[in-house]
Amino acid sequence: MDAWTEVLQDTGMDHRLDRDTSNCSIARTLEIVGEKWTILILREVWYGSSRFGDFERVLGCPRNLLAARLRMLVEEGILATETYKEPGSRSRPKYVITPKGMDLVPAVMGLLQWGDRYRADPEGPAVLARHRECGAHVDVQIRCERGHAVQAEDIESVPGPAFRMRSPE
Amino acid sequence: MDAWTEVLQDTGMDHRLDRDTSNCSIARTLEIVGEKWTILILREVWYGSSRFGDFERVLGCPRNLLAARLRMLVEEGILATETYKEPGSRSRPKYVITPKGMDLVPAVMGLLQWGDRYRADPEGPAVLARHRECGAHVDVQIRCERGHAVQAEDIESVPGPAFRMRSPE
DNA sequence: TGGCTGAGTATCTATAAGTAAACTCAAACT
DNA sequence: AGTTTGAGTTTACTTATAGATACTCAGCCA
Repeated sequence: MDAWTEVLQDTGMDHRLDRDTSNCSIARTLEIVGEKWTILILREVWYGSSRFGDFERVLGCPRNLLAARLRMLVEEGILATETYKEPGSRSRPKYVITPKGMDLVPAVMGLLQWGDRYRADPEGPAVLARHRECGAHVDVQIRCERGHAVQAEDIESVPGPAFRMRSPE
Repeated sequence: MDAWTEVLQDTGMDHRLDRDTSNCSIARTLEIVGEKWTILILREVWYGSSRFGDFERVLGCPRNLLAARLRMLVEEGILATETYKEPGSRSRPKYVITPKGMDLVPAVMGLLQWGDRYRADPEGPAVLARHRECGAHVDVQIRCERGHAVQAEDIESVPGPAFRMRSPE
């Protein structure tokens, strides 16, 4: 009897099909970063952009959407505002990444890596990521707590503390 | 002189702002998995669903969009169709993940991990991922080719073979 | 006082997604 | 021959999101 069968205890429900999917961490993350432009804004922040005009120029995205996305990212604590001042100009806001924002790097590196493998130009990728200290190429890997490298096929999902079934309405 | 300055050779352009972003692997991956429902369909495939009706039931998504997303995922080689046959029924198609699809696992694990950390229920996550062989919890990490664990701040981006600037129009 | 600049707002249109229900289609079963 | 079933397609309508463009606003400078 596996962990799923155990938690259901003969309710006749199917853990795959009658699960409550509203508390899924993937879906909740997508609520934030799944909107158009959001990840691309973060990409530009990682590449060093910080001003409203920078994002507009490099992304070519509509100003109203840019403003809305920046506001949301600040509200969510992924970006924070600081001020900068060019000589001869007044102070203006700029956007910097927070630790919470940096924690999105593995997810975005995963997207980058997949794109590099399957959708890159014939010549190769446009940008390479390397370890600042040793210069070696970096990639994302799945590892277990004991330090083993884990293949995607060797991941097993088990119900967590907030697992619940959909209530029959 | 860094790698960016070198590649620009005094053109007066800014590698951050005048870059050609059309060949970005992140953006190209998002063209596929950034559409609504796509990642959620893949999540259900990983949890064991394979039939049209399964996806419809667990996701509650519109049938026309589900059909469109499944078709796209098959065209892209992320899913493949096979047939199944219930006793007393005719053969029907089902959807299985391909190796190309499995390679999206690290990216999606990254989203899961971030959601578990910042957007989980007070009790904790709904689903836990563990290593089938040893039972230990798994997570995604950034590593360099030499095997060092790399912090997000220690990643350096350098121009790759397909790097180019936006042509001034 | 009037123009300039960066960072937004406001408004309008176009496209995509959500919702709901009817319709198709092929084989299996009655 | 008629019914059932899973896997779709099609149509019609509503709402949400994206995109384009014009406008505002605050401070600096001439």
